[in-house]
Amino acid sequence: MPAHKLATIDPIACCSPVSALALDAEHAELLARSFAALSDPIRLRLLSFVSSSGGEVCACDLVDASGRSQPTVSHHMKILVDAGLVEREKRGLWVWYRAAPAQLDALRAVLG
Amino acid sequence: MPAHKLATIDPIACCSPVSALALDAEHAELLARSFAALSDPIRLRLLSFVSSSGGEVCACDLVDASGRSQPTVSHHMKILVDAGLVEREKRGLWVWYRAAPAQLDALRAVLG
DNA sequence: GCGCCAGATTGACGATCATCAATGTAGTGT
DNA sequence: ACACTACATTGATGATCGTCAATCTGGCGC
Repeated sequence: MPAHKLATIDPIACCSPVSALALDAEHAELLARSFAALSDPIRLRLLSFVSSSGGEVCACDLVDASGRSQPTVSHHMKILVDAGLVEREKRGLWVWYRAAPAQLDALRAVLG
Repeated sequence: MPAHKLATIDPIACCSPVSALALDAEHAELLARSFAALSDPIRLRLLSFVSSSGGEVCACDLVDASGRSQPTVSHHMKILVDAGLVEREKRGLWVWYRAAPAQLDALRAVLG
């Protein structure tokens, strides 16, 4: 199926001079952690719920809407907050979440 | 620390009528798999190497540049290809990879 | 046919993750 | 003080992931 003719088998013919990977290791590590926060379907749905509700969302609503236990939701929201994708504010007994557009913009920039 | 006055403790005062999560489960599952492909620093570096090299990259270069074993690189590239982020083409003995901008655009759209 | 090569696949290991029950920590009202 | 509530944390379990050595597959040249 190769469309092109193959000259000869020669290792040098394959490999061009190798430069280092474009993304440095520590930067990649940081970005990977942010993308990992989006790699779970429950977290994606939680984020979309917070982000699509315009303003703020109460944590108690997230438990009911996601169908997971309260500790599980708390665990996932902590991951989203640590990744900088969501902001957390405690008012009285309740906790309110807001989307953090800046970090979403940053991740979008990496994909471009 | 609460800046606002709290009216009274009343469960109804907290929770607004709960709508379902904005993102449906199967869609979230699909997107999560794509983001999971970006959740590893090595895969991010491999992708950036392929994507930033303009045209195509030979698999043999990826092994040298990433510092991982050949099976490990093959494993990661398969994940990137399965996620639709990279295209794979075998020519003769060697395999060449290209970035797949369409899927990157799709993921970027989700973050917006 | 045979030998060599690039890359994929298998199998196994340790590490990390998602989940929930149980418990802990603040905050509120009496 | 006390009881109650919303959320966080702990601990444990089963599942998934990243990694590599060993092996397999397909392609080339002889």
